[in-house]
Amino acid sequence: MRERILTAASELFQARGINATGVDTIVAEAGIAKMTLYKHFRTKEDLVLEVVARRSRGFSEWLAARLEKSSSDSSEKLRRLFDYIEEWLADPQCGGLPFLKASAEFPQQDSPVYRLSAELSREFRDYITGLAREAGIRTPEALGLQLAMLIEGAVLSEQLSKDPEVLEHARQAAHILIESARR
Amino acid sequence: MRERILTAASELFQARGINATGVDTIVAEAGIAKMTLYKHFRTKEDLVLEVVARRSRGFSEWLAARLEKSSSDSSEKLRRLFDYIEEWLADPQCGGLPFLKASAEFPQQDSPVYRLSAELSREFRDYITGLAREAGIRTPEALGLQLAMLIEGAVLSEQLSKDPEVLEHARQAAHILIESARR
DNA sequence: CTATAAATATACAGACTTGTATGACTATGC
DNA sequence: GCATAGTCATACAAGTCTGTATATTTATAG
Repeated sequence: MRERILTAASELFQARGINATGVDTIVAEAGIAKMTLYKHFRTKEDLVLEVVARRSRGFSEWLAARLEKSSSDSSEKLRRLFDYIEEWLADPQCGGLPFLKASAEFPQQDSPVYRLSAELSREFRDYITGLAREAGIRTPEALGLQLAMLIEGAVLSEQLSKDPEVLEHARQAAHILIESARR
Repeated sequence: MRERILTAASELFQARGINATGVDTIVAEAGIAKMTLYKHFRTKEDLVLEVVARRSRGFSEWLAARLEKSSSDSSEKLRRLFDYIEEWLADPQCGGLPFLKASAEFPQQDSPVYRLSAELSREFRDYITGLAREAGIRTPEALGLQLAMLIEGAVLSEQLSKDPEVLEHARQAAHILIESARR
């Protein structure tokens, strides 16, 4: 039941935006009664927090699994990062990086959604930094941050322009930054 | 009058988000009557479109003027890009790249706001590409896109983490990409 | 001074928002 | 068979949203 609510909310938030999606719409899409939603989630904000956290960590886990499965070499993982970002973006309902969209809709720093977004952004950056560290980069924090920024920019640019060149040049930039950090 | 409305709306959209800001709040902040707003703008969407376009082009013009004033050498301009991005971000009410926030709040591709955001994103990228071209880079489209992505990611990361290292490492990444494109 | 235009306050319509209250229905465990 | 817990539909409260209607006041131009 919780799952059905979270799935419906996730799809609607992605398609229409969070603030533009009413509780009634979520309820209708999930095919449940409104009371059921409010028995599983105290407020809409609680639901938003859980959806954003799930989508964000879901992406990180998907990426980690994809990297793990394809190659055991740590350096190779770093190099393949943008191949899997591209694969993920090809899914028409991937919806971009959840914590970026959420922070844009909740820009007030004392908002719980904003704070969660900041935390998820940090988690994502730390994950990339971890990859850089395993690959033996001497300055993993620097490269991790740089690649994370590049990924964020690439995802946004790709969503806004649908130009296949975007990912191609992002990958190229990543390779240059990795190569530069390696020596 | 128009100016006062646009200024008030701009500040409120930046502080609270677009969808979260009602027309009544804009009217109160501008200190005018609601009818006055609706005589200058047919709908709230029209107002949103004008605010987003103004903020975005305002930033581009500010950046261009800053680059023009500080240095006449085209290569130097490219190198100094992130110095001025940093200066702009230091302003507590800069509010990030307007077209990114707007596209996050209006994700539907047939929405006028989304379409405008895509256009502004393209304009911004083209401006950076122009800088690269003037600087004699052989592949200005590639570098322009890469730097634009990096800027977008850097602005978002900086807004979410307030870590001074973000801009430092973004600048470093930009220098590496420029150097690599130059040879 | 007067005529025209713009800005004002107040009120309102109608739709939408989150969250709750109520009572009936259904499925599971014993 | 029966109790308990979860889900259901419906209605509602109280507030907000965009946009309009109306009538009054202010400011500008000739």
